[in-house]
This record gives sequence, structure tokens and C-alpha cells, in this order.
Amino acid sequence: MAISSQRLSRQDWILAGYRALVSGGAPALRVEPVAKAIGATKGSFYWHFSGPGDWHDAMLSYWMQAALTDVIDGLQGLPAGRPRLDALFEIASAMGRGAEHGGTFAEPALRAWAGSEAKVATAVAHVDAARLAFLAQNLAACDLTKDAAEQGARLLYACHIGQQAMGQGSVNDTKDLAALLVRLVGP
Amino acid sequence: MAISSQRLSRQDWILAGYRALVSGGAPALRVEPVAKAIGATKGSFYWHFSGPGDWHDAMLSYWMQAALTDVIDGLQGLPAGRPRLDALFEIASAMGRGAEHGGTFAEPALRAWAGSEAKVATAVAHVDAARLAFLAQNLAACDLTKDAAEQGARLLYACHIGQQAMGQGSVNDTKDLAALLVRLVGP
DNA sequence: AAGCTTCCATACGGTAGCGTATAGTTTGGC
DNA sequence: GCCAAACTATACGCTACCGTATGGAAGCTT
Repeated sequence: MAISSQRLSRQDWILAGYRALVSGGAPALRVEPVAKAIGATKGSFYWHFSGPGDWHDAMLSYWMQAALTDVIDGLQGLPAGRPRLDALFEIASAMGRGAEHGGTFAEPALRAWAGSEAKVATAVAHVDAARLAFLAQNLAACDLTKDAAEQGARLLYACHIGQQAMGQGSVNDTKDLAALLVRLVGP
Repeated sequence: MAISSQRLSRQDWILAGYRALVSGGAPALRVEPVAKAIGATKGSFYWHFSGPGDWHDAMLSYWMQAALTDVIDGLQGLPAGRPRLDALFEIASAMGRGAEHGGTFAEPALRAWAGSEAKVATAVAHVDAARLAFLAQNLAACDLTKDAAEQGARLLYACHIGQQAMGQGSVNDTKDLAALLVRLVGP
């Protein structure tokens, strides 16, 4: 469970929110049930957050931090092109299965949540745009034309999203597709 | 709005449910708000349905009817292989944009709903399996091996799902991918 | 038009969750 | 050990929605 101590922190509530989101979807993202799930009451919640909106915002920035900074920025040490793409697929595979934070927050739940709250949708769109740009940039480093790289990025990313939406997707298929794209339009 | 008359039918409630689902996600799928949206009250609802569960079941079978019978069965007249695949992509494109029923029910909303109700998830899984089988079968008719056809089907379908999840997907990309697959592993 | 059926609105009690107020409990600095 | 701070539990009124009961309107049927 990884409840840090007896005293709860903002972080505990954020992670508990993602657990609720994953298991019950957006309708499960309510204060009192989640409070009961982590053995607390609303008193704790309203100390850490001004209300559900604040909580949701914190959940979103937490995810954007993990999705943008930790992934994209963390790959800047590698040479552009295939090495970065390969490393990216490793990370994407782990995040798709919700490997970090003890299986908490898998992206499909977040994407589903975007359908019922506008600010979630804009956050997801922002992350998508950044990832697409990153993909296109590193595909272009594989001797693809700009157009081919952008179309390839859309294909790759759509494939990734689709696979984790269906739940059963290993990223191997996406990897194969990536190799395929590079091999096709490459030299 | 297409409210059939002053008197409402089960169908009216089903379509209104999809409108609510698309615009507000699963949390918007409640009796009284939807009743207000179509200018009725709970009195009408509880006449046509035994409760929300019954309503949701009706919505699901309505979709499965449209997704399975109307699409897959409707293509049996065409020769297997490319013709069926091409026709399928046309239909898939229309359904992704929610072209029928006046823009009502786009699939991403349904897929998001699956995250918060188990029976929705099984319905979606059922439709996914049928579509994957159909895709693999018709890809195999394009001189692909069985394994290549199944992997290609997963790739194609994942790409389709991902594109409509991102909202901005024309199916042209998927079509290109399909042609690509066939050309690659084909004769 | 009478009478039956189908369909709908209103009214009511019950429950779940929100937000606030307030008092209690732990924790770290001194 | 003491005290302010950080943190938590309990209690209360409020709103939204559920589910049912009941009377009444709209549409057939004759």
C-alpha cells in the first residue's frame, strides 16, 4: 500500500486517487470513498486540498511531471534516433502496465477520465502533443523525410495508445512497427 | 434533436444516454439530468426501464447490434480480402466520427465508460475480439501468413483505436498502414 | 363518447457525497 | 515538558440523485 506513515501527505491522496481512478473510473474519484479506502476521513482531505478540483489538479500535474519530465527529458542523454526510440519503448511499456507506484495509474484510466472533465482532456492533449513531437523528431533522425516522420509518429503513437487501451498490448508490436517504418522509408 | 414525438420511446432514452455519455462521460449517465435534457421526468424513465442497469444494458445491446451485425455482417456480400477491408475502413471512419444518429455515440466515450463498469468492459472486449478476428481473416486472404495476419490485425486495430482516442485521427493513416502491411508481407 | 391501455408528471422518503465548523490528537522546536 | 504547528476525526446542514407511489393525460378501440 505504501502509506508513508500514519500521517497522510498530499502525495498519499494523489496516489490513492489514481488507485480509485484505475479501479473504478472517474465516478470513483470522490472524497469520502477514497478517504475510507486509505483509512482517513474528509478532515484529512480538506486539510491538504481546498476541494476536489484542487485534488484533481494535483493529480494531473503529478502525471504530467512523470510523463514529460521523467520520460522525455530523461532520454536527452542518449543519441537521437534509434537509441532514444528504443529506450522510449521500454519506458512506455512499463508505464502502460502501470509499473511505477505499485501498479498505480495506468494511462488508459487517465485517458478515459479526460472524457468527463475538460481540464483532464487538455492535460492529456498537451502530453500527447509533446510525445508526438518527440517521436517525429527522433524518427526524422532516422533519415525519414519530415512528412514521413510526422505520419510515422502519429501511427506509432496511435498504435501505442490503442494497444494499452485494449489492455492486452505488449509493446513488441509497436516496436515491430517502428522498425518497419524505419526500414521502409529509410535508406 | 430527433425526438420522435411528444411521447418518448426506449430508443429515445438510449440515444439520449449516448449523448450524455459523449458530452459528459460516465458520470453524466444519470437518470434525472438526462430526463431534463430531453424534457421529461423520471416518470417516463421508470416506465421504459426497470432502472439504470436496464438502461445501460439496452444502450450496450444497441451498440453491439450496430457494431457487429451492421458492420461485419454487412460486408459478407463483398469478396474477402482487400475489398472488404477497404469497405470496412469507410464504415470505421464514419463510426469513429459518430456519423450515425446525428453525431451521437462515438466509440471513445464507450471505451472510456468501460473503465467504470464491468459489463461495459466485457461488451467492448467482445466487439474487439470479433473485429480482430474479422481483420485477421481478411488480411489472411491477402496472402499473408496466419501469424502475420493476426499481428497485422492487432496493429491495424490498435492504430484505429488510438487514432479515434486522440480525436484527431482520420483513418487515412490506418489505410496507409493496411496497404503497407499487405504490400510488405504480400507476394 | 365510454372505457381501457399506454405513457408521463408530481410528490415523497431515503441515501451518498459535498463543504464547513469545531474540537481533538500528534509532531517538532525550544 | 510545553506550546504552536500540522494533522485528523466527528458532527451538521445542504444538494443531487434514486426508487416508488399515485393520479392524471394522451391515444386506441368499439
